[in-house]
Amino acid sequence: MKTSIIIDRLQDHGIKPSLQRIAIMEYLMGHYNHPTADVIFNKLYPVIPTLSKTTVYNTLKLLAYKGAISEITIDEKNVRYDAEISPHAHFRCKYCGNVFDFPVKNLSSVVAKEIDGFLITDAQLYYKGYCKKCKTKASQLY
Amino acid sequence: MKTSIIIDRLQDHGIKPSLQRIAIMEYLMGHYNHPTADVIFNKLYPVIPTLSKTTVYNTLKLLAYKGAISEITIDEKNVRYDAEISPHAHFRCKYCGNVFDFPVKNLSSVVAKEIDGFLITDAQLYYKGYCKKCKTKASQLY
DNA sequence: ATCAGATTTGTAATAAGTACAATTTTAAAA
DNA sequence: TTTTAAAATTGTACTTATTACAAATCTGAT
Repeated sequence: MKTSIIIDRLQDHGIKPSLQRIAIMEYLMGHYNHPTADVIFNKLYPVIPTLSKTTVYNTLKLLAYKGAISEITIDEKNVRYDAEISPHAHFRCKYCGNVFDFPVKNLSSVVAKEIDGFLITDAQLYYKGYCKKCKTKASQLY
Repeated sequence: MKTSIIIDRLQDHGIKPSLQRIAIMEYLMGHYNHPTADVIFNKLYPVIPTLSKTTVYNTLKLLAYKGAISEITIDEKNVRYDAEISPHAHFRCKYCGNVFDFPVKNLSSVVAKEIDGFLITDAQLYYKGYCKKCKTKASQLY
């Protein structure tokens, strides 16, 4: 991935590009598997040995706040992050725990900008259940 | 609220009604403000002095697993619970933190039961933004 | 009354995330 | 180039929601 694309994404959202911010944004734009802060830290730490976990947490919060990435709270255990910011849903398998992207045909029809005087800045649609691989395994539990 | 209605809700979902389970279910059916486990514990502890926090956590997990209530993960800090299980969305104000119920016209149109071999058991639609009261307060921050 | 299984309890542990003060980096002014 | 202030990063210590687990209690059938 070209560094200029990553820097553009940061600057388009009013974020000054630093070494750490670029690395975190680059990781997210190269890995659409909804990583947690911890996963990102462990992947980047060998590359940037001075990296601090606090920086990863702070940066992810900043990126999400500025709208450069989105926060996924489908997992009650930890927050996940996603550089794909176009409207789509997420599915989490109750058996293997994996989170999948899910296209939704009519999502824009339910995602309003303002309802009854409430200002909506962000919308997330989450599905839970059993993925293709785990469907049979899970049914054998009962 | 009549106790028989609460016991019915439990039994309809295959849950044996105990004193603690009834109390927790009753609290949720009487308070649709999406309480956390901690809130529920603190409200019930004076009434049931032997109540343990572990029981509250375990019971809420059980009720959610059996489909008697639903788990709301709109707050990245803690899990909230809701006895209203008909399809509706939730809105969380980024300023005051309150979680509101939100009717959604076309929600059923996007909430499929099965997509591409994935079995969907549960769907949640979350909105974030600023509520009516906080909209002006929040805009003064910038 | 007894007994096994289910439920509850209390304590200790885990782990995600945050507060905060110290250090380092950046970039502009002198 | 040196100075300097603001911004960004770091490391440590802390907080807090949630879970693990073993002991105690309750329940309902025999």
